Amino acid sequence: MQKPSLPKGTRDFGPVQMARRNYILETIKDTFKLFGYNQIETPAMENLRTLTGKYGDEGDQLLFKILNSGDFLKDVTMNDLSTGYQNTLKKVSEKGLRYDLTVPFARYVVMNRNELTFPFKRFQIQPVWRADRPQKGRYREFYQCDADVVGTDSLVCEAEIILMIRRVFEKLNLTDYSIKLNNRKILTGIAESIGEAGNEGPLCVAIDKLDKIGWEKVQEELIGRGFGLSSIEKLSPLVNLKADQDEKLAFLKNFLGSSETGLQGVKELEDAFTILESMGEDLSHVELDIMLARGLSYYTGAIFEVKVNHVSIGSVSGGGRYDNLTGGFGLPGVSGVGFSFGVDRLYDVLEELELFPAESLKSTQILLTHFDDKGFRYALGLLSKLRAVGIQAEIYPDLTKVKKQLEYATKKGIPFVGICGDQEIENSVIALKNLESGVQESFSLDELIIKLK
RNA sequence: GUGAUUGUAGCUCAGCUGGUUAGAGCGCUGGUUUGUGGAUCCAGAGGUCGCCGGUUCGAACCCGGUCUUUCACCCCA
Repeated sequence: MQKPSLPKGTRDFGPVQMARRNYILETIKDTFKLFGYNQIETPAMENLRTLTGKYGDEGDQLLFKILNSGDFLKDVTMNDLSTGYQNTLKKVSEKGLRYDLTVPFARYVVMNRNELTFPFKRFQIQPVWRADRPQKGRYREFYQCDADVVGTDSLVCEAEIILMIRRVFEKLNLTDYSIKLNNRKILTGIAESIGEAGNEGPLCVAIDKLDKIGWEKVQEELIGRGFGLSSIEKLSPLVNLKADQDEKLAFLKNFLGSSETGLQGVKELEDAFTILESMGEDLSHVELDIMLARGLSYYTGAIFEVKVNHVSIGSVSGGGRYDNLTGGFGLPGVSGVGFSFGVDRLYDVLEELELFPAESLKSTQILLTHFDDKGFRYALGLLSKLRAVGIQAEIYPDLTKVKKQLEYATKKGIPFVGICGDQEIENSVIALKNLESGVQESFSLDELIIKLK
């Protein structure tokens, strides 16, 4: 006998958690569908070749690899073992668990390019796995809810992403949040303007920490990454910029004056804003954050990140535009933009803010209880009739004391019990007891149905 | 991957510098109540002290390893 346990960073979801998770997932699904996205699914495992090299060295480390079946050591030589794990790995593992939904999607697009109608809008809600070290809001198995559109450069997509995020948050009763927006081209432009052209990669990594560690530490990090003092000085006015949206844009245009790429980025932002305006929408919750830099290396245009304010959880949603999603699979020139909701984190946020509606937990409406075999059979007949009209009903399946049956209903959160005893059978009624108030009244079946519907 | 941290009943936790049969509250089961749950009172069940090994006359307690939890880096949802 061994005590059962779960692998590190994984969780079970009980009935209560599932009800709540479904509440979030349904809201997201609903929104994706409303905007014309179609659902797809891809396998949990992919060929390792598909996955490696797409997430950088760090990412490769975090991939879960699947051991080949059978004698997985049969091709391994002593030489392989002595020359580092890489050579051995290739021979013992050909598959891995997916690390995100974007790369499998890219693979899917390439494999189905001739069948798909572009622009192709898909959404995908599936678990992904990362061999990360778990922390709060950070698991080794978690769900992503991705929506991407590929095959168009239109900034309507960016605008619609903002609208989808706003709809989901509104439906979940989340009001205090910000959609931070930036453009990778602006970051490239900034690098150019401060005399560090081509170094936007390291620049982004450092700048991204601004919120967390502050400008002083970011400067130290930049120096550590080989940035010149004069470059950092040029960056300073941007970092300390306090201004509203329009002022920020104006400031940027001036700052980026010499960088064509940078100005293009600004224009893309403005165009997206204009599109929102044409749709009769405003910019509420949208915040231009010049210092926003997302880690993923494949973003080339807009980048988003959504943070719920005043909670202990990090970002709950993010995404951006990539020019060359499928290039790695031999199909260049497919541009797309997408974003993802982190359900697990949204769950934690809603829990922290106590925003789960009580209705999301309701399942069974009525439990039929009985005293003896006669009442049990009477209840069985009623049960089918209740279900036939769509009332979620169940019967206590064993002949036992009413006390036990009522306790069952209470614990399961069933609001009503229908008591079926001799008196009820005689009068062709059901004694309906409201478990919360304790009030009990007898009704005919028809009255009962009206009452519960 | 680096450095910390946690693990005792279903849950939350006590348990003295190593010393006999490891405790509490809540929960659970049964009774108090032969057609009615939540309350009271009574009784009861439930623990290889995460796991493996070591030190010791003796280990929940000390040591090593391992798994797990949480946290800071790294990175990220």
